[in-house]
Amino acid sequence: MTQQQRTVAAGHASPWHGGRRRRDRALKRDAVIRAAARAFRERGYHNTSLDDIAAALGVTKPTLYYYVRNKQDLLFECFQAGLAGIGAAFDEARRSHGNGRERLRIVLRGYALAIASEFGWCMVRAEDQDLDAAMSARIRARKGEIDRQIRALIQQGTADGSIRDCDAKITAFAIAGALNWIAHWHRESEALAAADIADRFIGFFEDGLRPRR
Amino acid sequence: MTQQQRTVAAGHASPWHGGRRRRDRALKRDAVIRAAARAFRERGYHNTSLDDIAAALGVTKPTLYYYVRNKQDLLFECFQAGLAGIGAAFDEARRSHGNGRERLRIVLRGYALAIASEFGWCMVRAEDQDLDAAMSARIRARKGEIDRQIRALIQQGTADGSIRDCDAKITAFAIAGALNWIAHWHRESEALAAADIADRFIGFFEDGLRPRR
DNA sequence: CAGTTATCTTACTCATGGGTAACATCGTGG
DNA sequence: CCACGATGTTACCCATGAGTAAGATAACTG
Repeated sequence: MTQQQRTVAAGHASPWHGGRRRRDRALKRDAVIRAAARAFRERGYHNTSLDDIAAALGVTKPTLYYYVRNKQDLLFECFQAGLAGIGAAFDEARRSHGNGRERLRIVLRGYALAIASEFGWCMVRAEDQDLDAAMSARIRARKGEIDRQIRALIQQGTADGSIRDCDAKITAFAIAGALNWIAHWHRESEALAAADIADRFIGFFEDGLRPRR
Repeated sequence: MTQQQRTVAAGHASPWHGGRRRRDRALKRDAVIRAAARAFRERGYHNTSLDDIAAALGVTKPTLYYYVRNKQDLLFECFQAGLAGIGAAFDEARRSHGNGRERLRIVLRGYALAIASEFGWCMVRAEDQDLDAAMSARIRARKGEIDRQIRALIQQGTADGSIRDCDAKITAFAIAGALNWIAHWHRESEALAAADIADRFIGFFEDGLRPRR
């Protein structure tokens, strides 16, 4: 079985397959990041070598450096890729004219889907420990911003009566923690699809947060 | 500043300090495991070298091998050390004659304290990725057992009416996830003490789980 | 106090893997 | 169709860190 056959068998097309060498930098860079995300999730950041990632794409290690500065950067890009979905969910929530609880639901759904995606593991694990000061500061800033916005939605909900009285800080931590944890156990092969998991978790928290009549 | 002064300044006495070499294998082994747990939590498993751990104790690397088989084993022992607290909480819950919700509270309190302890990070992160098949299987078994017992308490609670109707599996996942997540952000320097955090999280979930009147 | 054992150190080995240099090759625009 | 820039490759360097071997030294034991 060739490398190409193996990669394809895993269900992940590589832009390097198919005879002709093509010039499509953006597409290839994307493929590199996705391959890295999958490998990191599967085996962990430190147990994944750049050779592994390159092999999964049917390419050699130095090629990766043509698309990415270094290994750290790769992890950071995986983080950013996952972030997009969350940003979109916040936008959607802002556009909707629902009450706090409904807006929170929209955000949490996007959040849960992002965490269950191939980038989820990287988003959750990309932290101080493996990154230099600059990158780790950027990540902390982004995560802090998300936390802040979730708290704001919770407070809006308690203000408009759609969420029961609660400590916004603890509530946000608890919900985000529970959702983040999904990245630790969810695999694509799982019985439950990502959307299913998201809905159930959200259902659980919504029931818990709805005010007592 | 000597190594001893540094270690002491960090608030962690080492059995190797204090002139005379003493024979106290159990105590020293314990110190090794605690030092490892702190270092892993601080910098991560892969970013911590055995030299680091040894230095924190004022000792050289080969000495560690006198107390522990290898690095994996060290991580595994950290996991087990943290487990003790959880086991005790389950025992206490069994002895108590409260309803499901009250028993769950006892367990969750012990669980949260264990996660917030110095071993919490290791408990949460000790997984397949960094351990060989045998150890990883043992850890998965222990974690599965905990999950099973938490679900049982939830079901008991819904049966006796102390917990609202809910999917026990999702509920257990959500609660355990939220508590596990504490290990990712809690540090001893934190404004909130561990017991405080535990109580607030439990309060949050209890309010959410209490049945509607 | 002498021999024995537990404990610890110095001084290594060796595999791994991130990163780079220099060269080969493909595609495309003039 | 050819020269030049965009892609990739082979072959390397080198720091790090897990683990070991063999010897030193301190604490017990008789």
